[in-house]
Amino acid sequence: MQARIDKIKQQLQSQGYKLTSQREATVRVLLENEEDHLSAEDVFMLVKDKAPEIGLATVYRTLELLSEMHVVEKMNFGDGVARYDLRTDSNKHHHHHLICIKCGSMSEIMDDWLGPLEERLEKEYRFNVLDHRLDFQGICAKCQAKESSDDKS
Amino acid sequence: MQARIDKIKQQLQSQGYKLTSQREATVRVLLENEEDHLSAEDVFMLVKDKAPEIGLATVYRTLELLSEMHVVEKMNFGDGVARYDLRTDSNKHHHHHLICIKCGSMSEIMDDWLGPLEERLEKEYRFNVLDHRLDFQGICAKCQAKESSDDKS
DNA sequence: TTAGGTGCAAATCTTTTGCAGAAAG
DNA sequence: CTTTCTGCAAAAGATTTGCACCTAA
Repeated sequence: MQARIDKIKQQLQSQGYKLTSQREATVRVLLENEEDHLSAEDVFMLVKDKAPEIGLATVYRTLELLSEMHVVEKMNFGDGVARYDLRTDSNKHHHHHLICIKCGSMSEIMDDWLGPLEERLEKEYRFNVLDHRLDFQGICAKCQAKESSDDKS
Repeated sequence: MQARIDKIKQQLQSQGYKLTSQREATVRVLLENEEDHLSAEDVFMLVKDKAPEIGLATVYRTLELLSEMHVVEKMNFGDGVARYDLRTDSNKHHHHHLICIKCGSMSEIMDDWLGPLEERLEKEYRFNVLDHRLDFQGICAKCQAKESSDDKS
């Protein structure tokens, strides 16, 4: 984990930015919650445990900075808040989301199904793909079960 | 065009909703701007030409309603505003977006490349897909050209 | 007639910004 | 030292909501 922080520190410094204690605490929170898709508010609450004096604005500024540096990915699931994911060491964010419109649950598929599509895109549209985002909306298995039992009542 | 409005009217009425003049004006604006991805504010300004007394809140409520009825699709490109697209008569919204991170331009691919993936999803994950959203982020042909000329300077 | 709709203004919620003081290199 | 950061509070936007008055069916 220290190795990843050092790497981020170097990235920041190469652009003239500093790795302050607040920024380090923020990065640690992201590292410790890599599986989640934290909102700025989520990150703020978690960082407060490590650095109680931190302000929400600093968290926003840090996330924005990390996003510009491509250290985190800023995402939007349409629920009114931006969510942030640390990028993996491999440079791309190869997973897709299944979002249930009934219960709001979100699960992930870790496969990347889009490799061939991206190649086609670069060829046919001359578009240099840096990242993609594939979300499916629908009804999860649990809610399908619930729906059919509701129908009976 | 009248046919599509009548159809939407029926859909609304089947759920106990009314097609008021404000709602009709809103739908007409969406029909007349099918190629764009209008924000609520955009729609509001356009609807005002037809129905000057309309309020922004009504536009939001109408778009929300139409979204729930799957008449429009609510989208989010990460620029802080929700955008709304009328769905085509075919029940799914089969196109993908290419978003340039340099200039912010957005273009569309009208093909649907995901049919087989959706089938696999229903089988492997028992997830009933109603819609999907596929966005690619990267650098458009124009900005690639600009970048390489900038490098020279 | 009456449930559903509307406009307005106020309220909410997320995110951004101005500023004076603090700290990293 | 000097440039970058930070916390705070205020501001800015987008969207939602309460309410008293309308209106489509």
